[in-house]
Amino acid sequence: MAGRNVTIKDLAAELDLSITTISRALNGYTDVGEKTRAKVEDAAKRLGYRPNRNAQRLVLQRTHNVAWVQSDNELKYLDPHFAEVMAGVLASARDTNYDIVLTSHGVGRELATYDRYVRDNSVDGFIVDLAREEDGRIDFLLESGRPFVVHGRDRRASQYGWVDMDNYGNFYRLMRMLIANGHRRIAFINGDEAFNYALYRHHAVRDAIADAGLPEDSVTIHNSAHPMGDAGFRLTQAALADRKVTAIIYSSILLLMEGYEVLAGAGLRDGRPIAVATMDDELRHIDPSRLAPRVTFARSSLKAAGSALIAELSRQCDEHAAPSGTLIPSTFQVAPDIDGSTLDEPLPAKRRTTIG
Amino acid sequence: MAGRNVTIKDLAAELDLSITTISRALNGYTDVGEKTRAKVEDAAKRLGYRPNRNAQRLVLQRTHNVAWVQSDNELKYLDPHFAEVMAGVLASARDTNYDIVLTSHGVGRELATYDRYVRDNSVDGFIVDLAREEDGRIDFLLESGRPFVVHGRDRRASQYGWVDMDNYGNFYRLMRMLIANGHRRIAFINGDEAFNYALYRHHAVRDAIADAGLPEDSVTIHNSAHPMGDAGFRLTQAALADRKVTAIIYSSILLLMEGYEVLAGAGLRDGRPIAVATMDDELRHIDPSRLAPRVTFARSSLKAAGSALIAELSRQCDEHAAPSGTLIPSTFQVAPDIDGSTLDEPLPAKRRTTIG
DNA sequence: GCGCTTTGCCAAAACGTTTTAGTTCGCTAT
DNA sequence: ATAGCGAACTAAAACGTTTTGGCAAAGCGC
Repeated sequence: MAGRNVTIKDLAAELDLSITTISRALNGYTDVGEKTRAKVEDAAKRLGYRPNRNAQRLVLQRTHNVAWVQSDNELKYLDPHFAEVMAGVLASARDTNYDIVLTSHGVGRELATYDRYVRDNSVDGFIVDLAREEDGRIDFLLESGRPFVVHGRDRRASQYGWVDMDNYGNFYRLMRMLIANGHRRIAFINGDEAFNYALYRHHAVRDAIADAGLPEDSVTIHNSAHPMGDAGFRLTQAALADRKVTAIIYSSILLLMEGYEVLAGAGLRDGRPIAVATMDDELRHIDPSRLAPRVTFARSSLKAAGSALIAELSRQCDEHAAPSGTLIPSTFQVAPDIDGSTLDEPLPAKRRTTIG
Repeated sequence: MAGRNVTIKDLAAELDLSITTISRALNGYTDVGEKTRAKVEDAAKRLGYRPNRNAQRLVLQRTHNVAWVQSDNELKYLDPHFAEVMAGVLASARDTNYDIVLTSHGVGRELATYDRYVRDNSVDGFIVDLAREEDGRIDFLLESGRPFVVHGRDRRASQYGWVDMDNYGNFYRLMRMLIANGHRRIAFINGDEAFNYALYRHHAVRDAIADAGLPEDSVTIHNSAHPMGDAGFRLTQAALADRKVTAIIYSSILLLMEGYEVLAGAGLRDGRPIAVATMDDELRHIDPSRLAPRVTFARSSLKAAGSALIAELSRQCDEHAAPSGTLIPSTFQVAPDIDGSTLDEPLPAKRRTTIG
């Protein structure tokens, strides 16, 4: 049953050849005769030979494993965004012949978990999800010299491989659009600003207000540490409690959907419905079609980001390429009653180099 | 930077001992002197020694890796249920020192993917999620003799390790309760019956009707192949189109929530609100509190199921225990206007041994 | 002082590959 | 003939562990 797998030695014995020849035949070396190679390949197929991966890993010093260390202890972020990114990662990993090693770390043992993987040679590289400012994981991995790629960015983005969407640019554009449409009091329902994606969105919103010459309090910020549960419901209520608010900009379609009932019952402000904008991917099990006509979407594919993460890692590991960054493009879909023409204008020069 | 990791040889050189002694000291053998062991442990810590896992795996023929092969090509099931189970798996894997190797298989390559892992020695065992009837994965793994554990069951459950909730019993009980409360026309909104959890729920519903002596058409079945998107919305509409329906029983809280709007606007039937029952876990990012008073819940922890999956696998791999099944308990929470007393009655004897 | 046991250590083999540094054989050019 | 060369193959080392089967020295009973 469980029976020992067939090894290169079995093939050698079967064909009365040396294991060297078997290995070289299977690995495409040119110093193997045509007939011999054919025989070897035939026997390998016939006996169901698969090289023992642990032996290969040992001698090649390459595992074709990538570590994904879940960065939260309570597993709060096993959320639809995670699933979507992982879908992209898995699809791409399959194509490039990598396996994903998934772990969560115990409380207070985040870096210890990375350290273990670095030290025990069980992976070739790392995927770091949800970049934070002052991110100890990035410090550690830069120090370790191991290949890694970050989903998101921080200040030192030039030093490592990353994949990100244009959080800053998208939110700057959405804000400019709302302002151009006459909104002077805007609520921003953001995610947890411990993560850079949310932090940079905040910066963009703040800058857009400043650049338009509007007072700082033209925007009210509402943060949700946990983008799940009833946060969207509560924060939408809180936002609309300010009677002057005429537009809401959400950091996630989940928050928006949670707040949808409140929004639907809110009536007109300044004689028109509340303007709603949000940034997100098309999440696989979320159907925003009922909201669609009212909502302005900025979208960026998280699945594409997942694929790009593996692509970057494979570039670093297989081709020894220098780390590089990849910006996943976004598309805008403007609600019919909104003038979206400002979205096509370039960002002000001073903003263009801002990351995030 | 990337620098070679410290090996057992480095320790041996440092302490002027043989690698045998280092290995035995670190692995708790009794034939090494107290002082020597202390010195070895100190040096190991000081130099940051971690045994090379690939070398260990090669010689021990044990990887401490478990494969999770995503069983859908379109990644439809990277859904909240998956996340919840995975959370349990990861937490438990961490404690028992296993790593999860996560893959998705290309179209038509499901068994080939399992086969690869069996042949190339990269995992000790497998987790099979979402058992199906005539499940080729189970056939293959039984044949291979490798340890594995199934989330869910099929007919041959006695032959392998599994973890499951009492799908059959729970739905039988929910149906009996609805019937006892006078409902004579019940809509059942089920998941994809290609999966046994849904199939067995269907059997339970059918049997409960038959055992109560009611006509077959007392229940109408609505299936959703994809438990995400607008299925819950559409199927709830379809169910309520039958004006005689006075109760709906959902197979997932996601379906229920998607249909909630329809349900809320449906008004009374037979002078009372439509009775709603559902079976699910408490999903991390789903907040059913708004629905709670109206809905009768049966709940079973998917996270506990995830933990149990690893526990079973570890029992098989580490303790060479025979495969065994684990039933995750369920709890019922009955809506206030419903008489739930029948839930405590035992199932009819002839039903008690039915699986699922 | 002699045998016997215990204590503490180690050389070498093994796990299954890849790779280095050959060797052997036949052919060609001289 | 023979040096040189290419084609086809291989023995042995290496990767970093664990484990088997020792061996030497110390301790002990007599």
